[in-house]
Amino acid sequence: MSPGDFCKISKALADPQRRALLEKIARGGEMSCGALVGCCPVSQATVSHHLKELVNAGLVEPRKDGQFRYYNFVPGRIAAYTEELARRMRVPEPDNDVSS
Amino acid sequence: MSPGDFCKISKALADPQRRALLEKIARGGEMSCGALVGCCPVSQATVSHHLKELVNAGLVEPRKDGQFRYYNFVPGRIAAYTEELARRMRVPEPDNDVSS
DNA sequence: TCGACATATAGATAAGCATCGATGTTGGGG
DNA sequence: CCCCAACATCGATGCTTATCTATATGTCGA
Repeated sequence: MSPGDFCKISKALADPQRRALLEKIARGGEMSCGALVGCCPVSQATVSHHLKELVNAGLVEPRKDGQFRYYNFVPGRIAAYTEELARRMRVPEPDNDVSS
Repeated sequence: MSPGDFCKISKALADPQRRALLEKIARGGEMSCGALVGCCPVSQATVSHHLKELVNAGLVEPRKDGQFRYYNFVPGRIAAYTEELARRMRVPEPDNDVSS
């Protein structure tokens, strides 16, 4: 995972409304933009903007169906993020039992 | 972990310079402000500001020693963050093999 | 006590971003 | 063919923030 991707995901998670939308999608399965408007105190334009950011971060994927556009959660993306985080913050054990 | 704390940690991780400082501390053990200045292309004031944010997010802890102030990594904080993230994004399995 | 050093804080500036109303775009139904 | 519904985009606005220089605070050594 590139530093840019890591940064984008962190930023995507940093906004409360956007995180709420992501949780909604993760827990409720694929949802349309209209279904998400109304369960959050923001306008349709803002929901659409947040969904775009979530797609850009790779956290959700859009699926077109007629007039509607459904958004799906991408679980592997979150997993990759947490793994990358753990890897970055790991204190390196200098040289273990391999050569000793 | 409160939603506010979760948000603060996400924000703290979202800035590249701040994340670099955190990694440096995580991997290099406790470090002073002056030691961190010079390994990042930002001024001393900016490093001090970022350290304050990292402390506020609970990711590092300061330790005073004379003129110096050393910053320590708090591994449990990152662990709590990733666990909270996994918990929030978990799709609830409705009712599994228990009743079937 | 005085000066040098480490760090924090103040104040300013520019960029980023969340949000909105209005409008554009696309697809379905009559 | 026309209108409506769903969604995206535009342009503006106010707030947050990353960054700097300059200065304050605190600590050590002489």
